[in-house]
Amino acid sequence: MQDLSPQQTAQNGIDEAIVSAILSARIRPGTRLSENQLAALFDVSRTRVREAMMRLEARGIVNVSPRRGWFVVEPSADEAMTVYGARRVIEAGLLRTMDRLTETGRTILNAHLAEEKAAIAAGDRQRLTCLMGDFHIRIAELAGNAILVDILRDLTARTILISMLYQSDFHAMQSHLGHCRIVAAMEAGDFLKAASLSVEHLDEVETGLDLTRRPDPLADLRRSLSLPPQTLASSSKASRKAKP
Amino acid sequence: MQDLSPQQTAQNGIDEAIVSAILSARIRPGTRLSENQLAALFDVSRTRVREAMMRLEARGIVNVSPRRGWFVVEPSADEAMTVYGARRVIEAGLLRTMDRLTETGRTILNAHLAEEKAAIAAGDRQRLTCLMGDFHIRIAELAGNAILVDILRDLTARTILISMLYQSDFHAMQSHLGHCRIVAAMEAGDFLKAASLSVEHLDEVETGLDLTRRPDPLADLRRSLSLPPQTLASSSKASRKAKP
DNA sequence: GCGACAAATCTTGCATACAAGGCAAGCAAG
DNA sequence: CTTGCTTGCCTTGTATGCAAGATTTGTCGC
Repeated sequence: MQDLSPQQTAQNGIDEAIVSAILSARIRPGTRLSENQLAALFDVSRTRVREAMMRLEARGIVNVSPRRGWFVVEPSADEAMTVYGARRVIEAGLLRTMDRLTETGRTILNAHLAEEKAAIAAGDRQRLTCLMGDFHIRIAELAGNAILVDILRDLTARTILISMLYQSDFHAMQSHLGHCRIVAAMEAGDFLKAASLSVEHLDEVETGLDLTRRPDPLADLRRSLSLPPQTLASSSKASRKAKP
Repeated sequence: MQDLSPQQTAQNGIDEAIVSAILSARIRPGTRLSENQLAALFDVSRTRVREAMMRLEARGIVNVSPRRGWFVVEPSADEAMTVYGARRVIEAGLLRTMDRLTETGRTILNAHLAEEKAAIAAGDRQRLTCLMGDFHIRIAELAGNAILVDILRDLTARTILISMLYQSDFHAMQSHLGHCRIVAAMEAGDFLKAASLSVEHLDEVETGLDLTRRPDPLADLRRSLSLPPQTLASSSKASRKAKP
């Protein structure tokens, strides 16, 4: 099954290290990924870092500004909507093709929901972000289509970046309840309902975004000339590097 | 719209040249893609060829056998089924989200169907292969989701490679009629029907494959010697050396 | 004739070196 | 104090060189 997955075939772990870091919300969108620094971190030459970047670029995870550097993508509002649209299509389509939930599948999903609940109780936001994305990947894994799993993994990565940009409040409990409802429908064997619940769930999350908020500090600066209600401006300072 | 498309962002045209060649069935699965030869062809150094290969690898178009070379993927029977499964999910899901067909959309689709018909009449098999794949991409373009367009483009490339491996007969007219039915349903505004027709259509094509056929390792040689294609009877003796 | 071994040749893997361009700090002039 | 320029550092872009492995071919021994 994993042979179908081109990403897993990648020799070095640089790709997956970065994707995994995004999936667990450990890297912010727009983060600069210096070839030299990564080369030093992974103890390889720039060549291999560059190759990893090329692969990630093709996956829509990073992009390059010529002679300036590699950056984790900062999806625009339009792109964000496109990502959610793609996820709605794929996830609903996926659920509609499923017709039964195996016993192990039930176990996996319930274990996942339990983990979500535990993370909520613990208030571990980073872990929660990771779990919230993983839920949808779990479902794709149950469907057994490795290609769709890979696609959804990358879309989930982008989704997490989008949340970091546009999600002011993290309605964790709301999402968790959405997941619970989907699992309930699946356990009841009503996959059509699960599909429409999934669409509703994604709609809900998308609606919860503040897509008017501009990610780039340039527009932010322009706006602050006229009106100053930008409180998260400190986040742009966080990306400045401290050199000794 | 094309800004959302990471593939189009790729600087050099090597990637798209190869994908385009696959989409028009000009390269067979398993074709060796020598770094040196490509570098000479495009008049660049191996470095840039290698970068293009890395991107294509991430897209599931080529794979590398260490120290042996780069090859256009030869999807296994399992992978073939996975690809068709993914396409069913995405295309049906896509059609189900559409609710109306614009006038220009109608024009585009009908123009496409006319092109298909013309190619059938002309017996231009290569062009036909290209058009057959393009049809599904056109629909995705109408839906307006650039991410799904890119995904479907790559899946279509793999589909074409699959056809070249496993499709003994090219039921062009059958596929064309399938497309016509889908468009008819769309024009009638019945997108649910279009979705199920799309699933049926893909099922039909998948069923038309001979997935028991093992890829013929001598296919290239056979073709360049203008020998008849492999038959089931000759496949068992395929390992015997050709006698002068 | 036939099989095995060995060397030659081709392939990618990877690192390094250098070139070109962007950015920022510093400096000079108004 | 501001503005414009210049210089220098730091980034990626690209090529090239060498190493390691796989395949093929040629040769030797039987």
